[in-house]
Amino acid sequence: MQAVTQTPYSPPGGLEHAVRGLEGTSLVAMTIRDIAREAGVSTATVSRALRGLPNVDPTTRHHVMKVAERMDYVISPTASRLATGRTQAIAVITPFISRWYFATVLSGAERVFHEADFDLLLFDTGEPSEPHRVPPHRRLRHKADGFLVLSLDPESQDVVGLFDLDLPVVLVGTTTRRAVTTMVDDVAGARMATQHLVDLGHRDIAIISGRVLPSPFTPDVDRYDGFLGALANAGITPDPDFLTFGSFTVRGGDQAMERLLALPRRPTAVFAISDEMAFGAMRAMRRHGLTPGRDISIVGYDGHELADLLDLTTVVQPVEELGVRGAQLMLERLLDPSLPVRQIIFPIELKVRGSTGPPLRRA
Amino acid sequence: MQAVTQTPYSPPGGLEHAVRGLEGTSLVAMTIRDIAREAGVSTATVSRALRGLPNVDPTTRHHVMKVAERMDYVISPTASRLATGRTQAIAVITPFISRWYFATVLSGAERVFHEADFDLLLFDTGEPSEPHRVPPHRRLRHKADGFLVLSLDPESQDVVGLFDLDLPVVLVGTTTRRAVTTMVDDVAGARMATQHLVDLGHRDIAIISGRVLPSPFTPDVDRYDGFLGALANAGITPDPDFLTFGSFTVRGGDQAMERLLALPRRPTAVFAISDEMAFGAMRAMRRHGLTPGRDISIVGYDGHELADLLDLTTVVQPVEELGVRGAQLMLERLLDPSLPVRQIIFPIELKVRGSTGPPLRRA
DNA sequence: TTGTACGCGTTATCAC
DNA sequence: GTGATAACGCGTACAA
Repeated sequence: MQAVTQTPYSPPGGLEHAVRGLEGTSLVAMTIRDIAREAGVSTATVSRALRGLPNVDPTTRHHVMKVAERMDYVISPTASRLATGRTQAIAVITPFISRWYFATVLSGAERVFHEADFDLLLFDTGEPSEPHRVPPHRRLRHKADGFLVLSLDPESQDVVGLFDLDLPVVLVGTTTRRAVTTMVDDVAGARMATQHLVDLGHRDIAIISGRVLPSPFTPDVDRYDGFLGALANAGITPDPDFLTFGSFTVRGGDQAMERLLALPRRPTAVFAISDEMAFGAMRAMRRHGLTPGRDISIVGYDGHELADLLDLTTVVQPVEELGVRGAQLMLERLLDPSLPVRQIIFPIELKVRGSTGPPLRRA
Repeated sequence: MQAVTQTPYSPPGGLEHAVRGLEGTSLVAMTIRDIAREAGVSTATVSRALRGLPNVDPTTRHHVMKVAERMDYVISPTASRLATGRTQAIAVITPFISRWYFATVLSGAERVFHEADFDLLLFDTGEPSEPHRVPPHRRLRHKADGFLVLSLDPESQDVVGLFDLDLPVVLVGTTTRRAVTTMVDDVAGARMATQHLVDLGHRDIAIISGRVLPSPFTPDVDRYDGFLGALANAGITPDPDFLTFGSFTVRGGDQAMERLLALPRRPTAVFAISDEMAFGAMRAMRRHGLTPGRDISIVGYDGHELADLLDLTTVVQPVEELGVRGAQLMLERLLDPSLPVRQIIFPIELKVRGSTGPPLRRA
């Protein structure tokens, strides 16, 4: 895509003016000493008054707050950090920020942290395989009071490294009982989805997973487990050709489906471990003139807000809720770091729609 | 949704153990002095060596780096901030993190900042109307070296307040020539979308906008402008009933369409100013047994990755690109704050699909 | 209830 | 090329 650069624009006293309005008034580095002097008290009193600590005369406090407000003074968080050792920030570590699931979890967590007056440091893990990448625990050292980690394997180096920092770590969307987590039972969810296909009569069932196993992402591992479990339960031997990967993206799901459709023996049903990959698969099917639920069945995972419109059968999980609750667990542990490890497990539900049906009888 | 709390789990020497592996070694607050002592040099030299400054003997530097690595030492960013006055962080200010457009822009910007070793502070504006909300420029004071602002009105108090902080501000997705921005011509885009409907023969054209005007979001303002422009151009008087709002969400678009369908005289075509609202509108139409492009035409805006699958006519903009370029502009200005105001304008394109067609002849 | 003074871990300025 | 040391702006004993 070609971008066009415009020549600078000299505003006729518009924004450029409005924007510089307060210039020269108070932008010159206000410190706590300035406020102390102006209010006729010590810096200690200013500090106490502004932070709402007890043992401050109401009159004094009121006065100090007035002065601070008038001079538009805000405590330097940096200096506070250095003095207290706390950052008032939480790092959220996630793969694929732009995927619906992660953006939605993030949104829920952000609201909670924001309300609690914590800053949110966003960290995308990027490609875990990249050679010179700096692991999150190195990059985030001394930058946050806790880590909210989405969908990463608790045993991976990245996560273990975070635990070593000795700060609260909360995992979201990870099927483990060994750490603080908010999660759904991904293995059970995948089993449910696959069982649904089996119940409809399918035996040639393919899966579109995310990353090649062993993957650093738990959904890959757990949902594949559930998939295999349901197959085994039905006495079906998994076909190696039916294991594909779609990087959790629409386009990836599309390409994975293309590969499946190119097989000499096509599957009659497909389980995509994310709704977005399922959407991609549906797109590929449509290109080939195939109708989901009639020619080939497809079931997704997430409960994407568009699954309804696209008539996709899917395993619905409370996505935003996972983020909200995860953030709350974080705040809780910030107050009392000695809280025991625990898990909040949310229920999931298979929502059956038109994208799944009995297998087409072979000609 | 009801959550189930599990009782704590005592791992049999699993993660809990692996996780505490390094305990007792070096977790006790390493400072630059410890490294200096261990390396037999001054703190000044350690600082210089580790930051790659010139005027350090290569041998000394190598030695210091070895020691630092061995002791797993990382400079305290907090102390650096206090000493330098720089934070090495950029705040990204956005409404609606979980919407596809914003998550995608964010994703692009994150990658750029991450690679440049800047932290990303995520700030969701939330409901601008909330009474006790703290404006971004107050909450983010002294916390970032610059602000990347998505889709907010440059003249709004929030944005003006940020400019007053006298740090680089880059706007993304805002049609203005008064500040540093990456943008598309939203007015032209909306005009293009509406003109397309007019060209097909529609005259009863509704719009699903985001927030009630005057909205703090520029897409609302600019795209409505373009819409009105195209109507005026065709000699069509806008019907007040045809102006609806969908909060930029799928559900909101759905509800807006419901209101339109409840009108005594229905529109024959609808322009939704975001694809997600268009999707919602399509959902409502389907519930009513209506087919997009035949019974009612609908055109969206964004170029959502699912517009293709849903056969939605839409105005395609380079979303991730806007974020990437915006972040780059930010870094550029960090190096040279005196750079002149400029705009990067990206081209847009109307992608015609099946959701638009000629109006149904009235019975 | 309030004030004094030291420490938090760096960077930067100056000598050497 | 290297070292000593004064900021940076706040929190917090401790004393008053």
